[in-house]
Amino acid sequence: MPELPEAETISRQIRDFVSGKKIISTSVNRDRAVRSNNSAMQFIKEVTDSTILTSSRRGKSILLPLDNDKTIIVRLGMSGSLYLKENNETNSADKHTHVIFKLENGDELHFVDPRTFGEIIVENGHNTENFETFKGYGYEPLHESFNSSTLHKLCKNKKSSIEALLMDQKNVVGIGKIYSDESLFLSEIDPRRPAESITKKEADKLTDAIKEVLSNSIESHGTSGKDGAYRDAFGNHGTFATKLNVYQRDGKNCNRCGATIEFVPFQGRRMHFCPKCQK
DNA sequence: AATGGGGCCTGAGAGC
DNA sequence: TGCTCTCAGGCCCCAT
Repeated sequence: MPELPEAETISRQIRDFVSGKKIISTSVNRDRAVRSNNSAMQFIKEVTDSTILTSSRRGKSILLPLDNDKTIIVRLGMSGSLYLKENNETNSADKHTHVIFKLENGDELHFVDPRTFGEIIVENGHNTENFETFKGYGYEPLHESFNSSTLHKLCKNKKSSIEALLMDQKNVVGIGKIYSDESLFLSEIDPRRPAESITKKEADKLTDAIKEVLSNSIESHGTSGKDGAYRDAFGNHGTFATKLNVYQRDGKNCNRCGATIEFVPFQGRRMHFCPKCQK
């Protein structure tokens, strides 16, 4: 499940390969992959023959600003990725390769997404604050503007669980199941607790935990879970799965106290946590 | 306004 | 072995 670290990893990996390169052709194999654009034809027209300036990230999306004052936004959904196919590689597009950008030097950028929750959108301009796609988006958790005071304020009067709050992109962007479970473990907070019950002290710990978990995962090129679905731009697995404490570790022993990690349903989702460490 | 729940979608894994 | 069923998850939309 690509979240912030996975999107950041891919964005960094492709940067040198796409910066300053012109898209000489675009093919869409599955219209659903560009469903928010008027049509696949319109999408192709808007991006082809323009030059990619660089690659960056907002939340769980990868951004490719173009020299025609438009920006390609790649939302990875839950199984999406961007693969870099270098010039000398044979065309290895499979049935889940929905969009292919061919660059002027022969390299290709493939949007692959088996579960098709992801999509590619084109927005006008380069300023993410003006993008309809990101309307209502919250703090970038690795930015200095996200600190314990901002988190504590977000929690105020919120009846829903702290895990639901962290996963809602309107509060903080880029955090999904993996990193909310892991951050709450590190800060010793029960994910089911109402957000409003989080004290300032706990907000301090949780903020540090979020930044630490995300940064460490970026260093490991992200998390490839049990199904191994996630792969980076070079087709490799991320290695953060070996450092997980609770996510997909239900039934195993807690690395800290030895208790059995639980995976229990709560308000329409299931949460991994240590019943002894997390209060 | 805030919150909860259903649906989209496919592949992996469980159960028979 | 091979079929069917359930589940995972981000994110949108709708009901309350």
